[in-house]
Amino acid sequence: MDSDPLSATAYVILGMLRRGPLSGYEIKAMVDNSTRFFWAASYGQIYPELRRLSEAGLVEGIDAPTGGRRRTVYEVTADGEEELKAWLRQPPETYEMRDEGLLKLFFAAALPPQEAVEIVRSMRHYREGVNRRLRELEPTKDEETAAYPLMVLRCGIEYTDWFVDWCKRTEERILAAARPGKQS
Amino acid sequence: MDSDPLSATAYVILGMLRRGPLSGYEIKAMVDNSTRFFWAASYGQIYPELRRLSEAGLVEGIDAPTGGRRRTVYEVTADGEEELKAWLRQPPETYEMRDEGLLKLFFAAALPPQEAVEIVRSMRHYREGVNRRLRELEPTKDEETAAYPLMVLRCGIEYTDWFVDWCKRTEERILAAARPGKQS
DNA sequence: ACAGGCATGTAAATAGTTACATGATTCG
DNA sequence: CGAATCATGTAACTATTTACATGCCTGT
Repeated sequence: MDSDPLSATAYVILGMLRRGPLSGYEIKAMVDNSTRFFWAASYGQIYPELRRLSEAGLVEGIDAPTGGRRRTVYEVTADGEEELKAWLRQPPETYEMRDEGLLKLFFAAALPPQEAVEIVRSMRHYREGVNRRLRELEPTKDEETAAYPLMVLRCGIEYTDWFVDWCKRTEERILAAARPGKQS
Repeated sequence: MDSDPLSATAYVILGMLRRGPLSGYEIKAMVDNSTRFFWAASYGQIYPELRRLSEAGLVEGIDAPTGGRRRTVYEVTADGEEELKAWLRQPPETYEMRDEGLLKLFFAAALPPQEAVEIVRSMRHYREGVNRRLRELEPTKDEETAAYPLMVLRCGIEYTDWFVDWCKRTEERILAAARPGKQS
């Protein structure tokens, strides 16, 4: 009865729709200011996936034009809800990180310390930017209706706080090692 | 004169080769117990990339059979070294994270708290495992010859320490919110 | 003899991004 | 009117993983 396993994008969609009907465009917008930091989705994934979910009976599309502009909003069906819960009950499998800054730092012995420290500074600037954006998002969530999204958001804030701090300490350490006049 | 920009895998190879000649197989093994946690590479990337780098004159392959078993080790050329340094001087661009645990937690309102907390427990177990493996790696590096790889390794240890702690606190919070008898 | 590790490589599948095409609506 | 935004979708590209094929060498 059940066909191929669903993609992760499928569950992002089911999860987003659970709180109310949304168009593909709105799903994309929601992803972009919430899960994007640990799970992104592009139109190229969302629209084909909505079609598949619809064919599998896990969501239902409803015509909801705005004026003369065609628009379809989707709702999760009972089957879709069950599918989402079944997925949530499975232990998570994907934990990936691709950090070009850490990769460069790993090979930084090829540069003098004054240049190596620039790598860590770049890493810090990036995390500081993310931190700011996450903190701006924080007041838009309220504890009552979105407790879990708020936990996840605070995880991101704490994470970037920690990372910025690590960068500062690492910058210090690189410069301290350089000062005695040891040319790397 | 210079052709297409090199892939990130190309720089992983150049960086690994900088400390001495290695075969493709050895590069893969090195990646697997060092950069893998923030930058992986598979045979399907390494071998074709070695060929391209060789054709571009950035590495040089040397026949180095072990007995009758064919084997090629590669060395970085002067051009390759310059290419690596030029890349290291560019600010890093890729900072990606895909964490299925955070995604599930984000949607955890679909489950009762007793099941939601299991998501965080899984996340914690995973990071605890990574933390253990990283700590095992630590004594194999010595400060003198591998200062930057050691910094990166300690970053991983600190990161997983922080994450495990966040999980513990979050588990507590979910259970505390459940105890007053609020059925989510 | 055979298992496991060393060693090189490719084919196919999967995932994901980017860029584009199309067209309507709203706001200044 | 023009720009931005709403809205849907696809094609092409890039990246990456997985699985497999091949074959030698070492230790039991």
